[in-house]
Amino acid sequence: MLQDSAQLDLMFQALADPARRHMVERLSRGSASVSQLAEPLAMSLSAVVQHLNVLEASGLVHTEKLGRVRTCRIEPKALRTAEHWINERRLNWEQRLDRLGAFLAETKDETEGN
Amino acid sequence: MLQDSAQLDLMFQALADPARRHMVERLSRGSASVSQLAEPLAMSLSAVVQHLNVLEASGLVHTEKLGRVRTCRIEPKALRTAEHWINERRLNWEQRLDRLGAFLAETKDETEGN
DNA sequence: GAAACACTGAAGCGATTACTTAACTATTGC
DNA sequence: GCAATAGTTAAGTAATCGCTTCAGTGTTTC
Repeated sequence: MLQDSAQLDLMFQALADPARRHMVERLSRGSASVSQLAEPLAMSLSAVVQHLNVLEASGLVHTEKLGRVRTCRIEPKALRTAEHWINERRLNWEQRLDRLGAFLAETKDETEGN
Repeated sequence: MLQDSAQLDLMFQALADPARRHMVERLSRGSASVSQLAEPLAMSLSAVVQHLNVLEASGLVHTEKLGRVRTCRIEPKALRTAEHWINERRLNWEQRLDRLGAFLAETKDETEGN
């Protein structure tokens, strides 16, 4: 696990493509083979494999080959990492706004002599 | 607001670059001018402006120009949209796993004659 | 063991990205 | 009004992306 900036690069890059998000969406409803992932997508199987490799390299998806079938599933820990990065920044900003609001309210009270 | 797949494309694409995440990180600690965003980054001001345009097009950052200074701030609603997409997929998968676990436990009980 | 199946890998190609430099436009301070 | 400041815009370039086709490689099925 890289766990650093490069890992986030790979994860967000992976999620930036609609075909790949479609695949994640599908996998969130249960494991699937490469062919099953490819079925609703308007592109060659080869293209799907390439997308899948991007997803796997990012850590968002784990795959395992049994016989001739590669079964794919979501890696929720990786999803949580991406989610967490965004959440931290958003909360940081929102808390800053809250503190500013509180400060302004307080200052106003004092100005009014309360 | 696009609110569709194209919007998510733009947001995740925007977050996929370390320089742009650095800028979002900086902005989560308070508004900043273009020059302030550029200061810690090892690239031309021009490059920073281009990154900023990507962030603004994605909706993650809002900017406003007063005089010659462009002030930038985070758009928490957009961050929440990206966060929400990931969260939904992860929860969906985790709940599936939970239900499967419950089903297996129940089946085991019945097999054991409880 | 031949045929069908489920992928896999390499090469190629047009579009997009992440920069650079250089020339430019407003605004502000003196 | 002249210089410094803050940012913008355009053009160019090397690298990467998202495909395609085509020629494989193992695996099952009959």
